[in-house]
Amino acid sequence: MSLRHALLGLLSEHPASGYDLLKLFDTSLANVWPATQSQIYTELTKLAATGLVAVGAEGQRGRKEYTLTDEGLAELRRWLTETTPNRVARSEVLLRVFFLGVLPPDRARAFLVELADASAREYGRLRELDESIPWGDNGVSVHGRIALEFGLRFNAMRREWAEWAASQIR
Amino acid sequence: MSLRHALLGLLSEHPASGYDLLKLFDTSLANVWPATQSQIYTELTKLAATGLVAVGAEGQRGRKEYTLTDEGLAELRRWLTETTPNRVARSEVLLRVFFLGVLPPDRARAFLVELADASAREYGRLRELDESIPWGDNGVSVHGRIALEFGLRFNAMRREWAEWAASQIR
DNA sequence: TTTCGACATGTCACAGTCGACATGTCGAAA
DNA sequence: TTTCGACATGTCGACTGTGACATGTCGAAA
Repeated sequence: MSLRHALLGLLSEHPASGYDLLKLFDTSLANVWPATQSQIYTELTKLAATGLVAVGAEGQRGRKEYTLTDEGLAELRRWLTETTPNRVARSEVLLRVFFLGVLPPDRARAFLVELADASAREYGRLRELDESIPWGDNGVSVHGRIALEFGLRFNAMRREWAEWAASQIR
Repeated sequence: MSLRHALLGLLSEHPASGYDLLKLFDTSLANVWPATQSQIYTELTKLAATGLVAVGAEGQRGRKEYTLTDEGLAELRRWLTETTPNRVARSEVLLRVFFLGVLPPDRARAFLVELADASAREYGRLRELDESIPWGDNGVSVHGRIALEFGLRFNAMRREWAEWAASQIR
């Protein structure tokens, strides 16, 4: 149940509404733990019911601001320290690479070349994002910077690998 | 619906029973597209009902051998060439890194060091696997080798990143 | 001859995810 | 003053994925 903890984590930085959180999921968490609007609102209601977050009074346009409670922070810390991350990682891209053998070589090569290009584009996008963020030196930003660096390195690695892979097909 | 295509892909190599496929999911596809026994058997039944695979007569101990049909191969090729891979990749490990800021620095550093170690172990495991497989030069093996190379590079990258990340926390 | 592990298939309930639908407010620009 | 886009929340049905349960066969070793 990582969605729950992703919400607690985001709320540990600032109080936020469901709408604010939705935008965060669409930007900073998009490549880490995507979530839909319906999931977020539903989970927030459950979280409030169990006391891990507190709801403020309704503001403009029905806005509800959620704040992490002490119990919520404790649960977030417990998750980080006492549970081991689920290491399953599904990758549809890699699954396709496995079965590229059923395609004629030029088609298979084209798939890998496109993947290399997409990785290069994503690398560029993250590089710009990185440069546009005024990284402070508070705790939160340090970890955000570290996660972004992962994206940068991942895409650089994937590009090189896809180029090498394309060269292996003859 | 990638499980369906993973099954078609595996069957494009050899005919197999549900049990055989289960073992393949637990070994070669474990880090790419994990699936449980119940999912596999259920999907195989559906696949047979839609004619993408054909079922042989029941063998020893109720064994049913599934074979890819021409329609199944066509569907596999269609999936590879006419649909774009879903690029969403959930990573619980990366999600945790995002929120390491709520932990004391030494705890956060320990998390990253453990991740670097796990990556190094996984790298070693894949290296052994790589060396134990007699890679032929038929089409299928080429792609399996390429996918394995991804795992190798990914773990090497992740190890370096985690070590760097640990050094960033002060 | 019994027992045990590998072989082999199937069902069920529950949790998680997704996309669509439904509804309404507010401020700014046309 | 209307219209439009951003703000804002909520529900529902369908599908996917997980783990437990249920059942049975076969061959080899104890």
